[in-house]
Amino acid sequence: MDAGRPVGKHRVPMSDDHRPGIPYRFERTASAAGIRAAHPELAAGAGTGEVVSVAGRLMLRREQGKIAFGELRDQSGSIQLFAGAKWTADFDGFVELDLGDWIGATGEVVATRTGELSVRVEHWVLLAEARRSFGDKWHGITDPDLRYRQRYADLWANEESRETLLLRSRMTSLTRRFMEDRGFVEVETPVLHLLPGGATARPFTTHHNALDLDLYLRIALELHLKRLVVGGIERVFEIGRVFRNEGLSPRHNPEFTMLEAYQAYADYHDIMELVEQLVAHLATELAGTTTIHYAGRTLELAPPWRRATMLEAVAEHAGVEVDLTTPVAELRAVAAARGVPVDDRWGPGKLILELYEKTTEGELWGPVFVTDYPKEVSPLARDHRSTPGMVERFEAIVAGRELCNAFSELNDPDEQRRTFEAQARAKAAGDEEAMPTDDDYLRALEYGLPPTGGLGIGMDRLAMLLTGAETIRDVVAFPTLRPEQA
RNA sequence: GCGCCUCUAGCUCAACGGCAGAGCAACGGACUCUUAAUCCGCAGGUUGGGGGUUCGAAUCCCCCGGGGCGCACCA
Repeated sequence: MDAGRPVGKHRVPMSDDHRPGIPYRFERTASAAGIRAAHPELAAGAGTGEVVSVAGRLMLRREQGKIAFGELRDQSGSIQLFAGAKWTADFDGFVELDLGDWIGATGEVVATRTGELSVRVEHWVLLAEARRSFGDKWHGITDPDLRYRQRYADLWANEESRETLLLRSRMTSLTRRFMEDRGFVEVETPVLHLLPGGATARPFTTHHNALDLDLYLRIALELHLKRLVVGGIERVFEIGRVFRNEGLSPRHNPEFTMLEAYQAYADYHDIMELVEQLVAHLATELAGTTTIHYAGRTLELAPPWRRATMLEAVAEHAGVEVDLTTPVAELRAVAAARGVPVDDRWGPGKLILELYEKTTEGELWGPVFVTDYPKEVSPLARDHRSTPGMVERFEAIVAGRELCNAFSELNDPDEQRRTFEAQARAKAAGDEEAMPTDDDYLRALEYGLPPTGGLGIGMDRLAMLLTGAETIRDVVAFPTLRPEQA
């Protein structure tokens, strides 16, 4: 479990009287990637006259008597260090460095006799010693437990871990710019909620001492963002952490990141266009193409994506034509025939949703917008303009998974009150996840919410898609794990 | 929460009822152009923890703990 006790006898911690002279700062003048970019084709054996200072971790070392080579890795990449007894100050000390030690080194950029771009070390300084080793220099660290618990070691030992983290960062940054370019304003709304609203999920609870008040960690951003639209912020978004007190799996972490966006005067058709453009843009910027590979299959993300109603999708994959007028007894029989467990309290809407989720969603490789959900399971979405009992809601399904959830927002306070009341009845009947009535939100709607299209995207799952990760733990720097010592 | 799989040296892995091993790292040494450098030498273990079966257990059984996958819940 423990990757590396202190190893090697000089790894014994020194007494305070004998601390090595670790400087407080180091003036770095070049990065590994910067040096490579500046000298793409330096001839073997050539010098440049350019003296640089680099810093990073010593990842490999090859000694050869009076000379030695090292691989210095910084955030940008790696560069070879070339040291020799004739020109390197404290050459013996350089040779005694351990793999993993942080050092700073100064010298001329040269190409060795074999053509490897290098820094010919004249001076070097120890910046931090690695008292623990980073594992096998060829195999790295593969034990998933160790990788997730000690991400700091994983990031050095495994290139893919670092690339994934950096790609996710660029994805978030590109998303912000994409939204801002379309006039969306980024805001921050409370994490501590009086009521766990905006989604159906079990919340985490916490307590504020001074107010002696039980609070919930948010399960969605939705209701506060729509309050801001009421307040006149016509295009608003937030990229924020939400928390759901549910099981862990390769696709679920208890805290995850949502992008939610609300656009006044727009409907769910406008939001579909926004989603397909955003995802295609990210793929193009990050992967260089909209044709990406995931789980051994190909995904074409270029717009326009297919649109299919939930009932059409169910008809295709479950092989059964149903709708909201189908008798409940018949829907139960259809579900039973396909091994979908049902609850006596469910109405036709919930039965159809379950049928869809259990028989169809996982089969959709996509990308596809599955549209028009039953009102019964969509308390915050607006009635469909032409199909009774349905709402204007869609989910984008990519690789068999929900990537986003969006709708034409319900903006009629009276209708919203009725759907909250229906939720309250469901809760009274035993549905733990039913949404509580939020009176302040109703009051906001009474001030007037214009026609608005809204969107929620799971950024972790988007990152999985764009990095090829098959588990959410690979795109979360520090995934939730059981404590190390039970 | 349930089921299946898994845990051996710091790391990556062998041994699968009969003497716990290798490579890398570490430690000592050789080597003036290496690329996972090479070579010589030396050390490294409560086989996740506990209990049981057996002449003998890393190996078989039971309990506990960590992890992975699936189910349930969900995004």
